[in-house]
Amino acid sequence: MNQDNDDIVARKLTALAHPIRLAAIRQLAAAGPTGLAAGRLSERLDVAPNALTFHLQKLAAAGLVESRREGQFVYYRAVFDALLALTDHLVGACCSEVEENCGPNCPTSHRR
Amino acid sequence: MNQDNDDIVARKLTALAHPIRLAAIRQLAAAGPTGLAAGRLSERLDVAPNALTFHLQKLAAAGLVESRREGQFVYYRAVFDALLALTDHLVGACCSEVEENCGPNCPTSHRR
DNA sequence: TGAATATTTCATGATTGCATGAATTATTGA
DNA sequence: TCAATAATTCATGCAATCATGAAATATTCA
Repeated sequence: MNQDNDDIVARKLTALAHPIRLAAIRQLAAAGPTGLAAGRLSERLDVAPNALTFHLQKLAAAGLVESRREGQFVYYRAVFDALLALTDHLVGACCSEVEENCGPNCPTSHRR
Repeated sequence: MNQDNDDIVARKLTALAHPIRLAAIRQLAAAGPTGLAAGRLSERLDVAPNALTFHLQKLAAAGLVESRREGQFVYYRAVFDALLALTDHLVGACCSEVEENCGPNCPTSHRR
């Protein structure tokens, strides 16, 4: 809504706005709440481990993924709530200044 | 789904991932299908006209906004379909690799 | 045609983001 | 304790992004 919120959302979008990170979060989303070990993700995406760490840290800093250590492995999982919040922020205020119906292309006509 | 698509989506997210552009597209979304003249948007966001053009061009290149000239003015409007497509791409494959129920935090449990 | 408004284009410099390779830390098991 | 695996940290160089100010283009109207 306000400037601060736009900054926060922009930070999250910046975190998502890279092919490797986008592929990573979609793999993690598909893997569900358990998540994936960093090494496994590294193999699936064919990305060097250190490079993957670099990108996962950006996602984590934005609150889009979380990690936990389990023995040798570090598991990452997607934070679904954060992803959904982004969605709403983008189209949530759609057509709020318009009186007439926005037509079928308006997101708010589709939702709920 | 595939690499190419991730690149396209990443490009759109990159276009969104800036406070000015985020504020701009939300103003345009709120304004509905008619959109807003560039100068009016420049005033509302308190951004210099040339700077705004810079950012609007990024959004347009990503297919997130469109423009039309109307006399002296150039109107920009949000492309709602493109915004919705982003949403789906982010959470669409959620938990696809998981058998059991993902719980209330899973986006796919909320949708539809 | 000439002035005023609206918008875009261009040029510059500073900052940030990213890829790569080498080194380091943490954990497990022999 | 030593070796092997998993993951992170660090250092370097390069490319892309952004803010800013000046100049150019398009449109309207007197």
